[in-house]
Amino acid sequence: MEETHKKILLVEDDPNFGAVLKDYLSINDFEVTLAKNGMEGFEKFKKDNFDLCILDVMMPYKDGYTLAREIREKNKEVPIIFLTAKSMKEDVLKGYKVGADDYLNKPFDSEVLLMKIKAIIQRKASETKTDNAKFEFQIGRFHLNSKLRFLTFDKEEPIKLSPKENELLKMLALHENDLMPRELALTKIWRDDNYFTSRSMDVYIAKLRKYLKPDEDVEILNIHGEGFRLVVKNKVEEK
Amino acid sequence: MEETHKKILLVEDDPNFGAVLKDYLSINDFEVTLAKNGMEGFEKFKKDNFDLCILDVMMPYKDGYTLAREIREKNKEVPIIFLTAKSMKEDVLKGYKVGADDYLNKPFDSEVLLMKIKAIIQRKASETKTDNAKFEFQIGRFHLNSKLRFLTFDKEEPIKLSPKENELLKMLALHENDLMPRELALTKIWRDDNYFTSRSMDVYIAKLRKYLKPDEDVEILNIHGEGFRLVVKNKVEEK
DNA sequence: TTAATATATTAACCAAAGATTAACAACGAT
DNA sequence: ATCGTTGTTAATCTTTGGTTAATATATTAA
Repeated sequence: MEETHKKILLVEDDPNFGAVLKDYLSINDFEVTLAKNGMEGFEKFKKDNFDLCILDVMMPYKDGYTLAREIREKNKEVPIIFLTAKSMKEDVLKGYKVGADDYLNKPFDSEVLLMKIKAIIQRKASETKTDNAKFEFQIGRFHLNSKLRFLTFDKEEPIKLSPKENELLKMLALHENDLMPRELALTKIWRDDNYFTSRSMDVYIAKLRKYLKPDEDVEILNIHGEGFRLVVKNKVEEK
Repeated sequence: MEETHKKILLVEDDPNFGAVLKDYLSINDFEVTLAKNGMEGFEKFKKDNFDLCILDVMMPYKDGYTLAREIREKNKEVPIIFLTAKSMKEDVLKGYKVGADDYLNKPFDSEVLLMKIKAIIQRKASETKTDNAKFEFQIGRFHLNSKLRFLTFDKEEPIKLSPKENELLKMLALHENDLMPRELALTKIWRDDNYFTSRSMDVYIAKLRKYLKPDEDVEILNIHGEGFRLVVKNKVEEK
């Protein structure tokens, strides 16, 4: 099989170190885009489709965590590795909360980084299946555009959905008339499954129910202890 | 929500450190099995079904890598985290080669370990969502969807079943026209076989009988001292 | 036939899960 | 500095699910 090179976004403010690392990765068959700071990193991220992001934590203007959060808003899947000079616990924990896939303290061995990269990309590769290609859904008389986060009822003015509302509704729509396990939404959208995220999710279910009220035939049902089910009754054949 | 605790196999030869770590993980809602060496670790691994393995690298007789390789032979999926006192490059690389999911140098911060564990288990959880066990059964004129916990009679409105009702009926259906031993349901569904769970099960049998009343040809019979039998009479061939 | 054991059925009770609204905190955009 | 958006936590209430108790009926062995 023709192996198309994996694309890496490298955000590192130290020009020397950045260049060296970029070269090293390039030699090892990765296609590397280098950004000098968080701002530039985010711009480049939006313009392309990366398989992995490597972010320096300590950067002027916008640090790695902030950048990571922005990236996560756009893309829930892409693996993120943090580079940091200091190894303070708070920083590491913060990184994992933001959804880091790994963490590396500078100075580090480049071969180790390479191994981690390979391990992570391979992991993601095996996960990727039911993925984010689809972003438009017909839900009874509603139409959801999950890219624009618009929910439109018939021909009325679209309602703007918040990121979480949007993801949750999308996840429900992907399982239309079938069980959408609680755990799935929690781990995928909230990235953690505990009492509080679970309560939070309930709040969002309530919000969505309110939005969906205008169509009698659309309902979000609960399956006690399991999850939710988006049902659409009286469904007419779509041409 | 039915939060079933994740099982962790911890293999660590230092008894003090092992006990402390085990306690720490237990407090954080993991079910931990501690093994004192590679040999014991592998035995325990084979006997149970773990969600994660944490292996010390430096152990007498059988080191962590060797154990990891054996574990990988049995199970390609289970995440493995290595603990090591030394952080020599070769070791780290060796770990990743064996298929480690992460690597941690001793001494390490336990909160960091906890974060890593959660991140890794969550990752795996989202991978394993392709659950295609059988969940639909035809029982006379009834149809059971045990995923949605719906029992439908002919074309009427589905009845919602509680988790226990659902599991019990499913178990009966799996043994249709055959003996479903009391003990089986008790150990599988109630996870305990004693006087009270047995009474509880009787209650559920009564509930199911009530649900199944509409179809004359469907009955749950008792086999004294043995168990129950879901019989379907006058069965017509399904095309 | 009777005593002992097993099963049936209904109701009472309690705990866990979910629904809903409101208060609050974080943060970006004026 | 203020405002609007977003998301989390809290408080309260409702629903659901499961066990236990109480009582009645069956079955079996002696």
